[in-house]
Amino acid sequence: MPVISAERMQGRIDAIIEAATAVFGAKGYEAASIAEIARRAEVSDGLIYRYFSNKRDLLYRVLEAFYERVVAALEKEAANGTTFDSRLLAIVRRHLGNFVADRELCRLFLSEVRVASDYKGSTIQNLNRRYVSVLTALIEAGIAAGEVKPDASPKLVRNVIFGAIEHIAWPYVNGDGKLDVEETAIAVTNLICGGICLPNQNKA
Amino acid sequence: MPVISAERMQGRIDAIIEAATAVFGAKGYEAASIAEIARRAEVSDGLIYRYFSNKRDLLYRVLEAFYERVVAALEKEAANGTTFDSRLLAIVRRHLGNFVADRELCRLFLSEVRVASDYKGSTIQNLNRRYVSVLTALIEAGIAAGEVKPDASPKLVRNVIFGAIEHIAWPYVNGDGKLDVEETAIAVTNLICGGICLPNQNKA
DNA sequence: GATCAAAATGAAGCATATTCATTATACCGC
DNA sequence: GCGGTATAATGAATATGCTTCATTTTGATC
Repeated sequence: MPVISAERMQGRIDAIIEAATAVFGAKGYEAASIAEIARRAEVSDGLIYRYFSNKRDLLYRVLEAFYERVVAALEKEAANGTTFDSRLLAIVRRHLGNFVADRELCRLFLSEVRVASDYKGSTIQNLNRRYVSVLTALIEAGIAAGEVKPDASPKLVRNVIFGAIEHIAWPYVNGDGKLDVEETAIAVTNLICGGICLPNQNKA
Repeated sequence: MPVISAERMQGRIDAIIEAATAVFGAKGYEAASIAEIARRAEVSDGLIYRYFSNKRDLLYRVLEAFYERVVAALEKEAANGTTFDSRLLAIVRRHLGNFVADRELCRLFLSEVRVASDYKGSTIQNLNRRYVSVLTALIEAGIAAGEVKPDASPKLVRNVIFGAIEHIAWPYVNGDGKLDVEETAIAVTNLICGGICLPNQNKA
């Protein structure tokens, strides 16, 4: 029974994922070649197919490794804070911060994985679900605590917030323009909390 | 000087764009092959490269043709309505409606073009700018008319609205789940107008 | 050392976008 | 009508890059 084999194998897998992270990150999925990733990992082209079923699977495994880190960090973050407002701001700030801290990997996720037809049902979608559920839970807690309107739909609010942030951060993630995390976090949070309309006509 | 040539040429271009629209729409960009598009347009593979510089350019031209229709329709739509609320609702409804009416082309745009690195500066980005400026203009008008908070940033609000809608519509566009246009339009509009927080603590 | 199962190789296979030398077409002056 | 010529059109050849697989190498065990 091989004993060292398992470790060697894992070492190869790690080397390939590390190389793939660098090459995919620098060149994007299409322009990255298996040959270059193999060269960088000091491995033959063929060996990659022993551990990864194809190029796309390799991309997914790269991003799963990344997403696991990010989900863990957000779940930890969400434990802090007192008021709804401060906790919401913290999550928004962290989410925006992820785009800045790992721009290349976020770009890969948004441009290659999230829009792919096989995203549905993937491991990475489950990680995404865990990620966004942090916010859903916060909104539900806010309703329960009387800080959020009781008729607000937690899922709708969550979608609006994540959708808005992604849309705002995308030009930066894609390599154009700046992104001021703190300023953006405050602006989005305030908008979501207070809305844009002046109360002058009908509503109570 | 050729006279009929120009018409023949245009006929070929139209046939190719029509075939490409169908094949790209049905199979997605990657899985679509030039050979199949050529066969469908009753044209040789090589001829496509006389009128389109490459496969990606063909995709762009397909989506430009689509986007021009959609922009024109939204600009017309935006002319109607009286109050800010009703006009906002109309734009949101129309935007959501586009996803339902042209799901395949919207999917192509979101999954292939919008996230591409050469999107910046493209013709289609200019069309997108015209499209979203309709909403920016409405918000500015709302501020001027005293219906919208004077400190709201039109661009931020616009980004939040379009980002939210895109995020909400994406699962449907990508082939999963339903999308109730009217219900979603009202929910998003109300959320943006009124916010989610109960006014009980500090603000005036 | 000998054995053998698993790891590793890299050249061949394959699918497709793209090119380009060649051929067909249609418009022009005569 | 009739060549002449520019342009449209062809499709086989090329190029690129993922994937496979027959073969070789490695290393744990007896």
